[in-house]
Amino acid sequence: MSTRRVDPDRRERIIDCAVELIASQGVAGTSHRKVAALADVPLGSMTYHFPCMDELLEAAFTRFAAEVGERFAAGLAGEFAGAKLVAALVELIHDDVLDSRRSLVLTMELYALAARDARFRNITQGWLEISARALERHMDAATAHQVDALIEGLSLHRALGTAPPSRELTAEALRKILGA
Amino acid sequence: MSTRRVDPDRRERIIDCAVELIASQGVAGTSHRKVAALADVPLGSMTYHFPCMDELLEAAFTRFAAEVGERFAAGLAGEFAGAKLVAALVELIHDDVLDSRRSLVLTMELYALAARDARFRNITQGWLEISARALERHMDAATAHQVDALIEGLSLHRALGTAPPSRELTAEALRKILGA
Amino acid sequence: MSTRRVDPDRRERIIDCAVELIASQGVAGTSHRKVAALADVPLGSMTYHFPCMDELLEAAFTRFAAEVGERFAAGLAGEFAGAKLVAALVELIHDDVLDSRRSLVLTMELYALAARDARFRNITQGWLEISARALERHMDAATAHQVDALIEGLSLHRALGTAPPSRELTAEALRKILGA
Amino acid sequence: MSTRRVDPDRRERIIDCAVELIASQGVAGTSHRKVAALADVPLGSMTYHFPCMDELLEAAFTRFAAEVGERFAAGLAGEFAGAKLVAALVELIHDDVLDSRRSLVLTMELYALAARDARFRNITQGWLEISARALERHMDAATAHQVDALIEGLSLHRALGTAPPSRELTAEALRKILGA
DNA sequence: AATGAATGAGTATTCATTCAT
DNA sequence: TATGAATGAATACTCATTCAT
Repeated sequence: MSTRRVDPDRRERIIDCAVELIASQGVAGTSHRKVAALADVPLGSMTYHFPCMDELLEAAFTRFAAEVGERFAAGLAGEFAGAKLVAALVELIHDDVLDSRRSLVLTMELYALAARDARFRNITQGWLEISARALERHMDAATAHQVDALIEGLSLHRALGTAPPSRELTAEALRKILGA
Repeated sequence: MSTRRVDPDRRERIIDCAVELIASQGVAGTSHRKVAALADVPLGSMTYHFPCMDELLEAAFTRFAAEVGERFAAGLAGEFAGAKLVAALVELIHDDVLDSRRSLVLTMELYALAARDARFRNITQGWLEISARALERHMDAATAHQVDALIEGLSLHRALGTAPPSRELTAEALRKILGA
Repeated sequence: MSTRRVDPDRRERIIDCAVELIASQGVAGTSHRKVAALADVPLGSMTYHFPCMDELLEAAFTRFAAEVGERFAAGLAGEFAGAKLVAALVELIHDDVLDSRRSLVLTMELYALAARDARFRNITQGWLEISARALERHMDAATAHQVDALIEGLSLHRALGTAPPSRELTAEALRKILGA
Repeated sequence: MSTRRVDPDRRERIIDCAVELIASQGVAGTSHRKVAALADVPLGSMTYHFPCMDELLEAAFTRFAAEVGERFAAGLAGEFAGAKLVAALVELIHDDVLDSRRSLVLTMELYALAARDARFRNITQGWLEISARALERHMDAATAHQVDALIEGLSLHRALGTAPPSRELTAEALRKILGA
């Protein structure tokens, strides 16, 4: 009964479950026990793979950041300019990046950690680098920096404020920044 | 013995201490006990004034949001336009709003809560309303929305990224959005 | 069910139980849980009264040291000299101080802690002061120091070595030191 | 990969590391994991060489006792009597046996185990036999027993009490016991 | 022979909350 | 009204030991 299981991708599963748990309960609601239960793994196994909670959080957010970075880069993959570019960016802001509650929560939890802990700031820094690179394929570095900030701010205020999301207002802001 | 009956602003002190504790330890590191210790108040007194933890957090973040809202409004108090306005906004972004670690941490912790809990989203919504009103004294509502998002994004990326803060780049972005 | 009990000398009972647990299982075998069970007290109550394990250990060993010090002083209470004094000291060595396994274990556990931790060295130091005072009622300070050391060494070697205890050998050693 | 097959004195290294760990953290702070880390040996290797913790402790203390016994015997190696003998013994007490914190801690930890467990009492008994033999080269058995006890008691009280160490007082006590 | 992975029992400690006084 | 004491559930983490490979 309850024999030792051979379970080679247990580590990966733990990370995935941690991400989902953070998305649904926040970092504060995430514990070894809950992740273990979700991943169907004995409690003792948790600290074998992740000696301390911080390491698990780091792994989880690193995975999430990679995921989001890829989606972001994918949304900007092709070659386009002018109105096409604006449309692609509007799409990213309104449909992808912070659209789902899941992404919003994960992002905010990561930012909260990063605000206090350099370890997690490494993750946000890497993430920002990646979006900068993706944007720079379509514009100069200074403009990319501005566009990235605009995307962040609009997404955030859409999620945490009362103003109804307006694609037109977003597009207009982007056009001004892009000088398009 | 050890009666501490006369302590009229105990409630206020508790809230202030909660804010400072959140700033230094995050919401996760804030507990009845620690706030009680910091405020030099008996533990039993905590749940007397704030029946449950959430109420305390709500009071703390409401206070913080009011504080920041006031600072923001103050920075935009006078009458100015054009270059003067841009300069005032640059100042807000680079010196005030999220400049200190304290404000950054508190803001991110609040956003993380707001992302999951409508109760705290009320606070961020009120805060965004106030900044919108402050900005609208100097520009139309749509532009105000865009400027506010830009301020948020630039502040955040400055705090959580690697790019060195550049007042010039900030000013340029604002000029584009303002059409100045 | 399991209503909150009024239990005024709970703290004292916890200390007593800790002493007995250390005597039977050693410091290593003593835990919050075991003491709580022995004292018939909920686990959460332990850290209420003793915020950390060290404080409990300190209280326990302080109590034990006081106990032993009193027994020691009592054994040397009257007025006697010469053969009477030697007899009283022999009695202390062979019957009282470290005679029982209980006292031996507790003493050794305390010494082991004191060897590494100044906090517990305070306890042994106080204890040695008390025995010095008790002995000095019957002899000068230098002799008292020597007698005390002899008592310690003989008791220890009796408990941890193979030589059969010999009251005569003990008495002879004391006579030499006392110059009697 | 990462095969570390050729490591002939691994067993010895493990024992040495265990001794040092006990000296610095006590028996309570010594675990398979920590010894493995210190000895740079895989965790699984620990229980391969020492099926259970007690065996490792036994090996460690046996080694320590041998070490101390040798130092003791060496200090009494030559042929001397009278003042020379007293001087040699004073030297042993004040410089060697329990002088270093390391030796004191290890000795007290061993005594604490021996007080409860016959297995470790074997070690202390052997140790006492060896010092008895070393002393008996210079005096009769009864005196040797007394001197040994005196050495133990003086060393201990010097380490755990407040009285400043006094070589003269030690010498005086030895002269009385030796009848010199 | 040797070891990386696993595991369940255990640790001290913290906690929000309750309640008798 | 205020609070010291109490409490049970939870926390992260450590551990000795086992076992498949």
